[in-house]
Amino acid sequence: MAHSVAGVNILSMSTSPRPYHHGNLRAALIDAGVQAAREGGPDAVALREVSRRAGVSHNAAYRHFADRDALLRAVCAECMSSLARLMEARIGEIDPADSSVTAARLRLRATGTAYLEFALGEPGWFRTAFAAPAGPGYLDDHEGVGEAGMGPLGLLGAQLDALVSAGGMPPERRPGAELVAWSAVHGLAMLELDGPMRELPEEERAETLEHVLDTIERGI
Amino acid sequence: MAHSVAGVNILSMSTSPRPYHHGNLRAALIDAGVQAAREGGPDAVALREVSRRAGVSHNAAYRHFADRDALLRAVCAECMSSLARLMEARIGEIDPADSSVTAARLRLRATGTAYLEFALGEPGWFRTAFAAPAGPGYLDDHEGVGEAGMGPLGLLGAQLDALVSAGGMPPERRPGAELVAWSAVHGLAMLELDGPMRELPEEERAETLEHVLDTIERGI
DNA sequence: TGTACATCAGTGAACGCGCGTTCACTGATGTAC
DNA sequence: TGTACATCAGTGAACGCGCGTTCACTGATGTAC
Repeated sequence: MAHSVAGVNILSMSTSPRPYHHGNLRAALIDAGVQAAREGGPDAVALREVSRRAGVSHNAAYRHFADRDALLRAVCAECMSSLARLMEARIGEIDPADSSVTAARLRLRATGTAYLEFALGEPGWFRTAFAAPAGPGYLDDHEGVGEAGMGPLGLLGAQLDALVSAGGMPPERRPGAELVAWSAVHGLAMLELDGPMRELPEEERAETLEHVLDTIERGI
Repeated sequence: MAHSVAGVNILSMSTSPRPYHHGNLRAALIDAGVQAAREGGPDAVALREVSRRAGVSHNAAYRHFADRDALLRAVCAECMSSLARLMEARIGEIDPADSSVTAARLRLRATGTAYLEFALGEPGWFRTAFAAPAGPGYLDDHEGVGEAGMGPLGLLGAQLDALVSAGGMPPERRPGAELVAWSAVHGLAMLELDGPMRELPEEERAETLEHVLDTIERGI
């Protein structure tokens, strides 16, 4: 959006107010919800707050979402997608042509590193990604997914598959390994956000992450 | 408390109403907060809700806590203590006289098993344990601690120390190992509560826990 | 032993907040004829 | 090409909720003399 400051479109405010029909309010609401989540986590994804951000009356949202949970769910999926996309990007930084064991290991590590980068860099999004309200299915198959159509767990699984193919991991260890690796990295992220580790200085965080990744590599 | 139904003391209601001076309101409020946390997690630890449960006007609490955060903090510490006590209990189930490597390993596993038992069995308490509001220090040295004066992290560290002493773990791997082990188990708990694993059937949960514990044992 | 009084620990009313949700409505759009 | 009308997508007011916090207060306690 051009001519905007702090998300407010100055030009259209003074010259042409938004037309009565928004055009794409559903998407705009999700977008506003994502911004709210970034700043305040899942609790900030409130119908009134989000409608306000979208510049629309607070119950226009009911035309597009059954209730607050439906909106929150959509925002959660978006946050999960962001996580998946960052993971994809960091995995992509290792030369895709390189199919060595070393490269496969680096990609696996990049997966974990990206996870922590996201969690600590965008805690609001990270928390929201895991705040999906209870409902039928967790996130649907095509929700919470990155460019390649895979969610974080899928991406992690793909790196493990590649590691097995490259000969860097015994195939009999493969089943269920993504849950183990995910648990370790997810737990580290949560403890650094909400646990005693939240007061850990930067360099010790990096050390601990390396330590966790090393241990997974050995144990897996 | 005798003569009580659903937490309401019938006898004293009809015959002798609680005296004006409660006697131990601070403790009673923490207790009520712990019950609220059990049912509704940290969000349920509200001054009004907790005062209501303690049978006292909603601002009597200000005599004992500076604000809502101070009460929440006390309740968090209590929840953390519960976790520590369950861990102690499960560790204690392995014959304390047995100082073999096998016993040390079993104690380490019991530590992790207890952690998941607590998280899944008392999700409200578990969430509250990690909901300590930001403040000076995380939890003070004597908060969130079990019988032995150790918190969950301390207990885990003690099992690792014992494993090293018993010869079941190379000493050079010891430093920082508790953070790795804790991360793995904590992440598993969180993912089973809030992540995609929240729909996992019981037996697969058990399997995944074993898998995580096996991997830690190998990797550590 | 009795009493005045400071202190402590409660009460009850009130303020202002943001929330989700519902209601009756109005403005804009597009389609059938 | 023009128009009536159904449908869709918004608005604005209102309800009721629970919350944290503050205020002026009152009841109970214990201590100094």
